[in-house]
Amino acid sequence: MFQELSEQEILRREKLEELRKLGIDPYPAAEFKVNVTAEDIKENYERDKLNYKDISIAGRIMSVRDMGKAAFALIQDSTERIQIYVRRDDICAGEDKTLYDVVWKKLIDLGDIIGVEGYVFTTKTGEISIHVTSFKLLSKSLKPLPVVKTDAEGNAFDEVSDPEFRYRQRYVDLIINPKVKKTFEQRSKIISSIRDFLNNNGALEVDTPVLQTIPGGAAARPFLTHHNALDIPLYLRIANELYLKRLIVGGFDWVYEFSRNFRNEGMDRTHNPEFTVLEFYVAYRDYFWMMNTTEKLLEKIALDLHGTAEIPVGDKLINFTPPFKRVTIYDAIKEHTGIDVSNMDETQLREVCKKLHLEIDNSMGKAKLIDTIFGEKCESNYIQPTFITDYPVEMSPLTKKHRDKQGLVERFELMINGKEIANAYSELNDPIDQRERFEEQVRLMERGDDEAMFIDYDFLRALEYGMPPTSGIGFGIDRLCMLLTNQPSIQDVLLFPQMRPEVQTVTSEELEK
RNA sequence: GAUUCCGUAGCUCAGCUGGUAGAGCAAUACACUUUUAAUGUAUGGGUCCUGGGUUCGAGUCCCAGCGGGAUCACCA
Repeated sequence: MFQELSEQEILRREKLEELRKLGIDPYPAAEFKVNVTAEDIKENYERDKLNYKDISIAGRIMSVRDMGKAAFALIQDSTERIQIYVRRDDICAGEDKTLYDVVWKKLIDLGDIIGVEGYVFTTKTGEISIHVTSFKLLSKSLKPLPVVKTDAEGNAFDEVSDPEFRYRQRYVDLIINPKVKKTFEQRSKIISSIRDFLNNNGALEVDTPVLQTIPGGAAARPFLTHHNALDIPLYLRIANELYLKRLIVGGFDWVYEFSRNFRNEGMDRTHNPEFTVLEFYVAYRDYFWMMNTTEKLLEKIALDLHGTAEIPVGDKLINFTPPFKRVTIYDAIKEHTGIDVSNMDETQLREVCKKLHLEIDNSMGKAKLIDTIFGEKCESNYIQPTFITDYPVEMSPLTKKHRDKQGLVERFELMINGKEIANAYSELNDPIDQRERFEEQVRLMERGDDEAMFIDYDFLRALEYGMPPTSGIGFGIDRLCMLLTNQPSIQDVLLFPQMRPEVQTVTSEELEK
């Protein structure tokens, strides 16, 4: 990180000294009172000119057009960019023109944060601007900001598009790429829309442990850490499901949590080692109720975010108006392969996979084979929201057996744009059945399935006290955000996506050597 | 993990079959009191990702490494 300073960086450090010599603190402590935002001015000035005669606003200088004894500049606050007009004889009333000739023209740079006072007016060319009567440096920028120019039509020139730069220095990305900022504002809106929905329906937001002694509730490789005082291994959670169900046992009827989960697996366009899942569990409900609720929730999010239930994603238009299509997984496979796998055993399924040229191995059981067929041949076809229902029991160890279909469970996955967005069950609440399912997982583990689940005896104990019939669901929030903000990569909906470190950090262990 | 593409000024990029490194913006200086991708003139700025190799000579060719993207594998 100790790089030599560039020419421009050295210059800006020299300017710091110049400013101090003039008695100007480049990093003043005092509050700067702001009474308006750029957005407010642009939206309301024409209608209500009287209110913008004495304004105070702060922001970052994004461009400067110097015209001799006057200058135009664009400043950007948290809402918008707005033009300011700085005239020498207005900010320097007397003989001394230092403030304009030296401070403004020589010592202020792109990227500096300033506060200005003045009044709003419209220029000859019709742009709403601020006529500055005084300005104050609030923070000096020492690193040159990449310059992105935008013309009247909004076309950007020399836009910083290098993903590495954008993800590593997200703070810069946010400053110079307004669209990026908008995406994250939308993400926040999506989450608060969901929270509103849940709270308005009587749900209780809870927090459950991130550090767990048994990484349960899903099948995935966990991150392992160690607690010194207890001298025990702890895992970062891969899911929070089993804890939320304990709370249903405890007597809450509807609990939810936005859970940051951690999985020690590969990274790509749809996977980050830490990601967010919303799970909620509702007592006395089943998966049919959950489908109806999911439809309502998604429609509400779409309306809150875009004002319409029809949303462009890539080159497609996705419609979130209920009801969504419902297809059993066996019907889905029949539809896209022409093969009825509903009564097949493992050997027959292997034959089918071979016929379809799917790669399989010996550790795969019946459930995984079916899942492979669905994943390869069907999944990508479901562009409009579709519930895929009634999965084989072997692939769903936490799900209640189907009320009248032998060998299946009451489960659905919500597919949108060819990807899984949510996964829901009528929750298994029979403690004996649950114990057997866990034991089956152990057998899978012994067979070589390294993603099979561990047995959580405390969870079994909770079920033995009695859990009401319950339906639960998990939404991949990051993927939902990708969908609703039309972003192709998970990195574009995570403020700080995981990256390999820029510089090799030396650990204490390595230092000892 | 595999394959493939990429890494050149603060930013965006050019640099052919190997011959001492270029443009635009940004920066610096000067001019300009309603401009808007402001304009005009001049100037400075480089570990060509790193390390080896081939060669009289490497930004360019070869090998290895580092970092990133895409595709695939993995991730129910």
